[in-house]
Amino acid sequence: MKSEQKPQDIEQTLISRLRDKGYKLTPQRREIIRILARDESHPGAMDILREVRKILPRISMSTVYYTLDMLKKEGFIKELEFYDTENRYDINVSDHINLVCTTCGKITDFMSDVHSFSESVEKETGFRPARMRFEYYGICRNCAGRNGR
Amino acid sequence: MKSEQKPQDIEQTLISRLRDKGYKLTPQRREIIRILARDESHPGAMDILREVRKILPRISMSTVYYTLDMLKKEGFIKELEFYDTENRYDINVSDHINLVCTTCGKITDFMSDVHSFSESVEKETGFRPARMRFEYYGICRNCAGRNGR
DNA sequence: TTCATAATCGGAATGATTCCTACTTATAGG
DNA sequence: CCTATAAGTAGGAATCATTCCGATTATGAA
Repeated sequence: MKSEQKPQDIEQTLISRLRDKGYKLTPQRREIIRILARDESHPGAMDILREVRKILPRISMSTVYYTLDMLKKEGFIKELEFYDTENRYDINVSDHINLVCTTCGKITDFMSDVHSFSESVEKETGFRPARMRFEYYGICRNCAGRNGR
Repeated sequence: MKSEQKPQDIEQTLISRLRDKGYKLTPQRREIIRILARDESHPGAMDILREVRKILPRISMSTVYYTLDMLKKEGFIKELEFYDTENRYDINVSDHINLVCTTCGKITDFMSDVHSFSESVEKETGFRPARMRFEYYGICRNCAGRNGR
């Protein structure tokens, strides 16, 4: 369920990959990356802003969006949109299913071989899948436990 | 791939179900439903407004949203959100995969037994899936053909 | 240390959606 | 057929996440 790598490793890999690509490593970026690597709840832009401001109180929302955009374009994070809440960002870019709890809002990853459909889709329809987005909305174990069953 | 029923049947079923539930059948509603039943491209609210205005030029955006909301709450349509475009509405409420063409923007339905993951998710994580959203983003047959391969 | 330019900041603009209020109309019952 | 009334509609204002813009700042290469 969890990422294979430790947060620190993810963070370091990302930073050196950005350096290689010629991006400037500002304190703002380092902090945003640190949070993305550690926060497993798939934070939104505002969550990230709040969190970064604990360290860098003057960071602006523009910078958060600018950085998220850059990371997205480089394929380091995934952006997810939902029905009734802001976009969320996921550092796990491998194909997986997101389990979205409709009670507490937490999103967890479910790794699995999710490629089984891909082939039959292409064979039957001619549509060529490039990327996917699979989600289940429901009640997580935690929330189910709390309300009896 | 296509719905099992004819557009006219879907339309009539929906209308009589609304009547049974005590909803008023205004011309605006009839027209919105007519479009949803016939338009297989999963139109957005603005598409629907434009289309309805050909018949009812004075219909407002509020009415479109109000009606879509009502249909959504009653479970007659599904609302879909995407990365870079407005919400889209789907009269196919059964579980299926949406194939989103990133070239032309068309969305088609892929019916299939998409419940295979549901059980293992619950077994392995304790998360109880209620509804799902599976999407592939890629190139549809039409667009692939146009560009050589 | 200097410099070019990418990154940051703050605020304004955007655009889909929601909300609000007054007006209109579909339906049920007389 | 008429009327009452609650539901529906229109139009515009408000909201809010996101994008855009111009001015300022600071990273990293020379």
